[in-house]
Amino acid sequence: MSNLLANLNNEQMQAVTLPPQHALILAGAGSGKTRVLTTRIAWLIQTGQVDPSGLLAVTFTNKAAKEMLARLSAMLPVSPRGMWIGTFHGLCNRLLRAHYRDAGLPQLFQILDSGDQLAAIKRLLKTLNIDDEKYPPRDLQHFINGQKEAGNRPAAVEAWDDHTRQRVMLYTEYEAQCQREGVVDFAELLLRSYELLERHEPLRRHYQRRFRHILVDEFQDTNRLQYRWLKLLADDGREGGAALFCVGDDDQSIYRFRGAEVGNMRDFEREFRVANVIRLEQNYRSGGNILDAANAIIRYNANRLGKNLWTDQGAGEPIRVFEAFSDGDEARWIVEEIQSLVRDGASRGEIALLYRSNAQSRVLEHQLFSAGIPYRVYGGLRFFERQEIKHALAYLRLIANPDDDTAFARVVNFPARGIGARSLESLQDAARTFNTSLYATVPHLSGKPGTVLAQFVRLVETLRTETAPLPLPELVDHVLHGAGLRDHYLAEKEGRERLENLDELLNAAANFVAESDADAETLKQPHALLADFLAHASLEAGDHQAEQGAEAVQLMTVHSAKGLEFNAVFLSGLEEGLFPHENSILETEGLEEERRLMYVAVTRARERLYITCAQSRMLHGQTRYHPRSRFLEEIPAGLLKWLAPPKPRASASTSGSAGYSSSSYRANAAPASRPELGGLRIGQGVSHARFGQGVIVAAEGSGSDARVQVNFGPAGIKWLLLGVAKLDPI
DNA sequence: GTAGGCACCCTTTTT
DNA sequence: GGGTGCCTAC
Repeated sequence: MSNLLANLNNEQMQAVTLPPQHALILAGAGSGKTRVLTTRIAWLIQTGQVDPSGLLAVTFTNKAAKEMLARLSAMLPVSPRGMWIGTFHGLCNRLLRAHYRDAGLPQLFQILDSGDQLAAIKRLLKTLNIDDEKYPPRDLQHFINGQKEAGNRPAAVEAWDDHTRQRVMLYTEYEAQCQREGVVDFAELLLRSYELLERHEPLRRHYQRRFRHILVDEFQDTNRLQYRWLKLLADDGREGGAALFCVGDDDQSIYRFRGAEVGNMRDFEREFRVANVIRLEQNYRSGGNILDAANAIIRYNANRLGKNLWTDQGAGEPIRVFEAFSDGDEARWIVEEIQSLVRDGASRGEIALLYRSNAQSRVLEHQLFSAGIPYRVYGGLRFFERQEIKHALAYLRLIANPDDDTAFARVVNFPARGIGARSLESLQDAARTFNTSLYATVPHLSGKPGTVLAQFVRLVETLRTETAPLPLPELVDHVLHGAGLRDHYLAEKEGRERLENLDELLNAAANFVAESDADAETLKQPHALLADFLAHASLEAGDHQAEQGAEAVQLMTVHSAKGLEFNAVFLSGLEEGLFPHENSILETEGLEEERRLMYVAVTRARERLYITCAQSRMLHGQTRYHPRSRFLEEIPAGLLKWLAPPKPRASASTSGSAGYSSSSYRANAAPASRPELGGLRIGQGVSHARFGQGVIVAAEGSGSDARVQVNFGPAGIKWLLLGVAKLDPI
């Protein structure tokens, strides 16, 4: 046990060995957060304070859950079996599977991912004949998820206007459709299991008694419903409930846009009367200059819980800054700098290239590719979201649950079997009349569509019977063949990669069986494991996050870099409108989230941090001119080392030259290529008689063609001709 | 019923 | 600039 606690600093030690009381650990970037969390669990088990089955640990991603489990297994002599560990959604899924009857769900309910959910909503609008211009499916999806995350069923939504009333009606219809089809979306997983616990007292008591310690990672990223779910399980903070141990960093909360609620941290502290608030501020990752920059930036945010990172490792290297003429020059410069780093012995896998939005990766990739530097892009299309995988999964879902209309609609005519939009429409009409699923409606249909559709149903029936006795991997393989997917992609010119992915699906199934701890009883049940596998596929988009540590430069958005660290980090596109993003700069809340994002970005670097920006950039097919990001100005000049400023018509040969101080450089920075804005500049606030107040986000053209793009917030983003529109600076 | 052409739309992302 | 989704022509 002394081993376990060795090398912890005071605060870490304090956090790990707290008595069983509620605690909030404010863990700064690089302060050993994961270590504290896992050591706490190991310590609780090893000192005999709690049996593994009395532990519940919640993480933000599946990857984090796996990592924690791996670390725990290494720390403890015995595997922590019986402990519940996973994401909120994973844990809720587990709960609902175990108590599906009480939750009012079919045993083999399916999970809709975001894409499936959107498709289901579109289908709903179509059957109800709703104008999707007036009710854009995406907005509706957002609305429904938002209501569910607020814990609101349709009846609980306050609607004061017709538009909202109509959306509530659609929410009701959507719920009915999901219930009919036996499917559950992500938000529903949470809400349903919350209601399950809330309404079934014996069940709630059972879990409340069982879990003595609940530990939550990335607490700043939880939403309202997740917090209420925790409160329910922890017995609302009363005596005798579980001890809630929450670890988070309000300064790294970057998911407000999808419902994360930093306020949960304050609420937790208040509602649970948390006596133990421990700050982990010693940083073991970055040099002093980098930390000073991070601290300086985040200080511009109001309403923080307050924290200041420090290190005893010295100042380290200055932050290198480079301003390029164009996005192309910026990319070229970065690539040259990478080459020189690699020449000096740096490992490519330890170099990261970060950007605010995915669209920025293309230019960078282009330059890396031309230079022959291996690189890996994170994000993008995930394995289980690929078209061919979704098709295969849809067949599997139909086998597990024929009433799954989303799956039915996806593959009824794939591969093409002559079932067009018209046949499908009449089927949908009939389904509405009979109030049955598409699948169940087919026998009611007559005529030619009825015949072809009946053939499809027979195909699925055959597949179901034939696969019932098969182990999972063989089952999947059989379906791939039987459904004609293999033949289809075999015939397609570009089908090779898709075939490889289908093979990969077989591997995934085999791995899933190998890792599953399903007992023999479950295995005997036809298709039981199939449902588990499908849930796994929905919940885990697949870590195509590729092999770690390979010798390739790592490209990713700042969001996906959270939790990672690299020896050298290039932070590109530090321009107003891009970072901070133009959609965020009108609201304080939005701007502060951008600033936290910047804070996350800066603290990814261990030794060396580069920040770059470009004076002109191709965006959405047009050249835009952005000034430097305000975040760059928020870093004390003394921490920065400006590298060669761009000369007019500069070629790419600019690497490694003398540092310019930021102030002297700024004095002669105004580039001739900027359009004349008649006294206005990008980032400036303006007011317009009709649209109200806004911010200039872009400009193009010159003379009588000169126009600016202004973000008027609620009034939208407009292009205005300077010669015509009357804009007053504010 | 399907293939190709043309508007249209563009944050961030995990579950 | 590039992907998606709708519409028209076969």
